[in-house]
Amino acid sequence: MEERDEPRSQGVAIELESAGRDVISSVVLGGSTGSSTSSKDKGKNGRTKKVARPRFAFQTRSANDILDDGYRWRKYGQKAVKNSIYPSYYRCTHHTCNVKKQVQRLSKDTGIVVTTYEGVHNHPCEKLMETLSPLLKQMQFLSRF
DNA sequence: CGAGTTTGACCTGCGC
DNA sequence: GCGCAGGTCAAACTCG
Repeated sequence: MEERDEPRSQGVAIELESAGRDVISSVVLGGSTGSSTSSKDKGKNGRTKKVARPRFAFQTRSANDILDDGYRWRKYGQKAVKNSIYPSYYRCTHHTCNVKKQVQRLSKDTGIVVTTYEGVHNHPCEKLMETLSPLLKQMQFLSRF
C-alpha cells in the first residue's frame, strides 16, 4: 500500500452533527505536524510504516463501542493497556482504504467512548451513498427549475 | 461458505 | 542493554 497525498486536516476543528448520538467533544491530534514525519523508517519487511497521516479523535456518549459512521470496520486486535481499559483496534474493510481507528472507553465514565481515527477514507461511504442517492436525485430534479 | 471476531503470540519503540 | 507497554498479525472460531 503506497501512501498517497492525503488531505492533511491538521488544526481543523471538526464539527459533527449529533444525529442520534451526542458528540461530547472532538479533538484533532496533529498527526502530520512534522514531528511524526521523521524518517524513522523501519527496514524490516515494511511493517510499522511511519506514514504521516491525519489523526483525529473525538469522544461520544454511546452504549455501543462502534459508532456506525457508515463505513465497515473489521476488528484486528484488542489489547489490555494501563488504566484497566481495553482499547479495540479496527480497520476499514475496503481494500484500497487503510484507515484505522482505535476505540476505547473512559475508565472514569464507561458510557463515554473515545474514537481515534487514523487516516482518511479514499473511497465513498457506501451506506452514506445509499442514503444520499435518492436525495441527490431529488436535488438534481429540483435544480432543473 | 464467507465475512467478521477473538485471542494469544510476536514485534517494535521508548524509557530507565 | 533491558524490560515494559503499545500495536499488529494471523490462526482458529463464530455467526449469518
